[in-house]
Amino acid sequence: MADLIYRKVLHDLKDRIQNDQFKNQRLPDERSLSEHYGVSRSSIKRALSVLANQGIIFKKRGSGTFINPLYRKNDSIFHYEGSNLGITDSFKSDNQTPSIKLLNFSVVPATEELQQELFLEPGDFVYDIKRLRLFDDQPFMIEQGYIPIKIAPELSAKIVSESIFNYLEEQQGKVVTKSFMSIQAAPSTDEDQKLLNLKPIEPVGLMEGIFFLDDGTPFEVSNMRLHYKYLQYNTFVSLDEE
Amino acid sequence: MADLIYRKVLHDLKDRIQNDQFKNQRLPDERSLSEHYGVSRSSIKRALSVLANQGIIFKKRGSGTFINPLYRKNDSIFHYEGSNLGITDSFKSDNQTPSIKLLNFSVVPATEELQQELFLEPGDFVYDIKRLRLFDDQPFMIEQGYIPIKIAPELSAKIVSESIFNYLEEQQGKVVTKSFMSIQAAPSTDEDQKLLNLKPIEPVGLMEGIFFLDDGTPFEVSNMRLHYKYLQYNTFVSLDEE
DNA sequence: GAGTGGTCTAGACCACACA
DNA sequence: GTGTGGTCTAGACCACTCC
Repeated sequence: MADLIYRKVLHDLKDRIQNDQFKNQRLPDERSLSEHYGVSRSSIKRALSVLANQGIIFKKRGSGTFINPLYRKNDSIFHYEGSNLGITDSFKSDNQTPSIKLLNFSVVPATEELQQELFLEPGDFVYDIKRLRLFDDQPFMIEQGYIPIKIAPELSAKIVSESIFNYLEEQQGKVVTKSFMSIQAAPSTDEDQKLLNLKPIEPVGLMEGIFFLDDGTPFEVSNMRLHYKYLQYNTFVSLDEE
Repeated sequence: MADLIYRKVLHDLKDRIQNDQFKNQRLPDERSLSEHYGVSRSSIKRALSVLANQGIIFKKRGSGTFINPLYRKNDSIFHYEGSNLGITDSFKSDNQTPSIKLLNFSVVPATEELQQELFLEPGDFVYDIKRLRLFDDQPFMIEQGYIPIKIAPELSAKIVSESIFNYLEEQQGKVVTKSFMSIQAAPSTDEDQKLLNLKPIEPVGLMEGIFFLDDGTPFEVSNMRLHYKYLQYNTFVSLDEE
């Protein structure tokens, strides 16, 4: 996986951008990069297009490829990138330690809505998992999720107290690579205020989503309520390929 | 633009998917499609990858290409799609009429921050445009934007009281095709409460972004404060090419 | 083994920016 | 005109799934 050519180029370029190794916020032209890395121009283009989709660079036909001046400017403590999926990996890792407090772990019949969202049959069961996520003892997110037992029949309280995605990937070879997400804001409820240490006037950010495995199987329906200071969703939108 | 090969294939495939012309939620294999359309397999792959990025199809190596059964309309009243850019076009049009109340329209020197974000020189000026957006007399968004005068020297109070993007596209042939957006939630300020008819405990959604023209030129820096009920940002995230 | 998507190459030609 | 990114082709070989 990591030995793909375009990925190696991608990572190297990303490093060099982050280390500020390009003058004038500008990258070398594609043909030079092709020669420099000893790969075809197509592979360079592929790496560059990933960076462009992530909003890290943008390309001007006829002029060159430039670093987005907004990149790295958004340095809030936490953020959820449009190009990240798992929560555990979404933190600015810095010096703080993420942890999880398990609030509920049970098995319930799938509602009709869940049946539709997770491709289940009537009578199928799901795990009902409610977790509080903290960062150095500061709670920032209440996360309620539903996962079909037939997809992950061996889940345990211990596992869900850690990273479910990491468990799946490392132990089961199942990789979560896609999600539909919906983001909203809302006043905090009493429970939000209690669990997240919020004042009544302080709101929460809502992120609802369905996560999919590699092969397109819907894997989890999740409802997340975030302390408002800890929601920053960055996304780069392009209509180029509509 | 519309005569690009991969776009023609893309639109044709999208139509055929929406008209349910593929059996078993499955598309023909890439080599057959290549032959069918009389184009190279690379062009087919490009069209398919756009559809995959939009969450419409997913590909299973070794098996084939399948239609995402979850592909369907999201039917909340307002929403801002990860694949929409302009505000005016982001409403479910229904029976309600969007309107704009101009709160401020002036020209000011670009701050250092704006100079960097909009690629300006010291001494350059920007329009400072503050607008209140309504939907059938119900205000839902305060929008504050900065646009370099040298990009749109002919802006007028009349124009900015309507859709700036539409004006640019129809009158100037400049198309906004990219944006870098950051979404957050925050308690409402006194001004928010007054302009958006919010109670003190009701929050706002923040959307900050830079909009880019077709050619990569940064065109507008915008700060939007939305009535919390009117922010729903939907997005499809894929890690395939991280 | 046959079929399918994934990666990569080498090169042609086009469209646009800038001097 | 030169340089840059954009599109497209034809074909090779790899990796995975399913029979």
